[in-house]
Amino acid sequence: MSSENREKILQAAFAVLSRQGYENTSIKDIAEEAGVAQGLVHYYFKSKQQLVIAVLFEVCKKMDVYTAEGTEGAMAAFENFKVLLRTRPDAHTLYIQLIGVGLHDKEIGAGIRENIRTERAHVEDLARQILAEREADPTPARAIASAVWAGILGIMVQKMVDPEFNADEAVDALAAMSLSAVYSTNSGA
Amino acid sequence: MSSENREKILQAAFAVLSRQGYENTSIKDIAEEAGVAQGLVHYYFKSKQQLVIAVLFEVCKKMDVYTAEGTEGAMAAFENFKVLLRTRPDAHTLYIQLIGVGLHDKEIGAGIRENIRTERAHVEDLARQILAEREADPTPARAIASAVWAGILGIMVQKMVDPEFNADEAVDALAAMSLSAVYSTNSGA
Amino acid sequence: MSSENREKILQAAFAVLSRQGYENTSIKDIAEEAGVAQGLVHYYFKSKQQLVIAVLFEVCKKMDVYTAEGTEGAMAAFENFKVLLRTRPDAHTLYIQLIGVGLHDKEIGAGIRENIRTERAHVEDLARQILAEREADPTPARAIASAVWAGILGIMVQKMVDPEFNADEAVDALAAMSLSAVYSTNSGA
Amino acid sequence: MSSENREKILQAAFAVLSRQGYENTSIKDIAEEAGVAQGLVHYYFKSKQQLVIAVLFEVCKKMDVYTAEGTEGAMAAFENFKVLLRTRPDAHTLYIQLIGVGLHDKEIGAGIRENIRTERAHVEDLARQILAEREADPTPARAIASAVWAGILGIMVQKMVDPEFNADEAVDALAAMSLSAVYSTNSGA
DNA sequence: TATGAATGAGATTTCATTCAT
DNA sequence: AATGAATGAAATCTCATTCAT
Repeated sequence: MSSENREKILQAAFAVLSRQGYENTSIKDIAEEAGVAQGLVHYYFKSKQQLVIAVLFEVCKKMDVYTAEGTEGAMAAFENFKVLLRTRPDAHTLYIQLIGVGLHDKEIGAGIRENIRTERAHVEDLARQILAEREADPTPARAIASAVWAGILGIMVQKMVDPEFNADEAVDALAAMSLSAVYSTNSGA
Repeated sequence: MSSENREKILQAAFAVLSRQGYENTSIKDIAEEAGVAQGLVHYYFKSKQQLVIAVLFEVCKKMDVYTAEGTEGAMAAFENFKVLLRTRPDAHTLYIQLIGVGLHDKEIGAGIRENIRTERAHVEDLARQILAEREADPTPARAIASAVWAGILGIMVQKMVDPEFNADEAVDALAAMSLSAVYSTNSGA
Repeated sequence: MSSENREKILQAAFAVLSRQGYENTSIKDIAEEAGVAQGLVHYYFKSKQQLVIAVLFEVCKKMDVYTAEGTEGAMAAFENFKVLLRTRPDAHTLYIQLIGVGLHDKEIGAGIRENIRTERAHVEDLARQILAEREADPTPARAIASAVWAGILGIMVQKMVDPEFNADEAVDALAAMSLSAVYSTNSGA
Repeated sequence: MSSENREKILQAAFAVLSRQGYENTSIKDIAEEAGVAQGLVHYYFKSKQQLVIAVLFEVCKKMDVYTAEGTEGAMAAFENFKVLLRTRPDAHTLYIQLIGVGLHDKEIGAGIRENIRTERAHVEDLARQILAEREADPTPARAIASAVWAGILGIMVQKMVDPEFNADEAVDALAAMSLSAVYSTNSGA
């Protein structure tokens, strides 16, 4: 009847993990936040690791950015990202932590890697569309996407690490850099 | 006589932490790697946290990039970074982890924050120098530095998470983006 | 309708217990092997202990040896035992384990004790028959049976503990010893 | 200074294990019996298993039986065994349990196997000596030893399982059987 | 009969830290 | 300075058992 509990545990895990941090969070904390017995957490998730991986997917969902396409889509995505930086610090905080954890945890690492590849592919699509708009050589799309997505990640990091960091101006600068990179590319067209 | 032991412990901590990851590393592991008694670690470092903070400084040293100035200095720094990505994965791995840990650990967080601010200031200096070379408005220097340093961080993350990531092309793209941003800015001059 | 499930659970318990060992076996394992819900195990067997006791009876059934009587019956029983050692290692494995468990579990202990007494009584009957064939004093029958049954148990143990143990030659030696004991006894007749 | 504690833990483990049984004994129980902190048990023994293996060696020491040689030595050993059955039920109880546990625990199994092989070899030596005394064919020594040692094990089991079991008469019968087996063998000489 | 979610107690293990020497 | 024994708390995980359906 109530596999709502599974959901409750996931929500609680997300909340506690982003609030307290990965290595300060115990299964007990999560169970208490969820209002269930500790054993139930292991009933639904074989191990702490499995639970965290499940939470990772939740986090990723909460961070999706893309709606439109082409230049317009890119601009919208940058704007969207600025909003997310304000509205979802919990997700970003947890995400950055899991990147760190994933460096020495195979399964979490795989999850993170897949997520990063997917996101970068999104950006690459946009870049390709924009280059196509300009009838420019599509070859640099991948490299540009790598750099742009890097910028996104790095802004996220700086913002989370340092509340005084001016994320909006950084995003705007990144957006400008991205576009001027694309434009200068089309000199080849 | 032997406060070489202090150094041995620091080296060992760096090695073990970057090899095994923050939450899989115990004081015992570090003491064993250093070849000293467990108690000695606490003699030199009041707590595990203090030790990690000390290690953080080591890490930062190992990642410094800047030598020259102006456009030339910027290009050199990018090249330098490409080399570091290959030669110091241990430092980068640990650094990324400590970013994550620092999000919920005041002292480590402060260390990371200071480091990021310092590095960003370096970049901002370079940006300012380049804008000056071009006799352009120096105002955007800060924003550009934020975005460029973000790119550096993000490339580091992607490379550590994903060995197949083509870091060289990403750095080159970032370099190109940075410069074209500066150039397009100076159209206003 | 389906108290076949009771049977399925018993079979599964036997299989899992002999395969994994008493202290590595959980009710959940047994339920899964049986293909039923965990709760059903407790519907048929009040507790884990009760289930194990029920399994004990199964095991004993699978180890019965006796068919004929007198000297002939004894020889047949020894041959039979040699075959069982090859064909039913699962039952023997579990039986030996339950002996160990029974030393600190009243109910299982009682089951084992009864089984051992019964088996020894069988042997004693045979011994008595053989002594009667020889018109010898029946008094030593009990002591001989104790020693012979001990030999049976000990060969079982050695074979299960050590696959390289030559059980056949041990059984033959035991058989020879048993008979020569009986024969030398009848020198008094 | 005080690695007497290691000894205390071993003693306590032996006591608790033989009193309560393998699967009713927790590390906590052992630590309490030893009067030390729970953590100290793991300081000296990496795991419960390692501790039990160490205890196994203690047990084996407490069960050694052999002193003299030849027929005389064999008779002495049987007498010795009768005494041990009365004086060391704790060791025997634990030994039988560990046989059971060893069937599904590689390391304990190896310990038990080695012990059984060693003991059987002792018996075989005695058998060989006795056959030599009689100038009889030494070939059957191994088979006889297997059967005799089986008898020893089986008597131990029966005595531990059933306090009413008349162990003395069983040992005497086993002794008689052993010797008559040897004697009948020498008819071939 | 049968299910499987839920519980709560307890087991093993890890570990930062302390302390006597 | 240095050792390593010792502690005690806490973490993860397991599991027999119960219960609503």
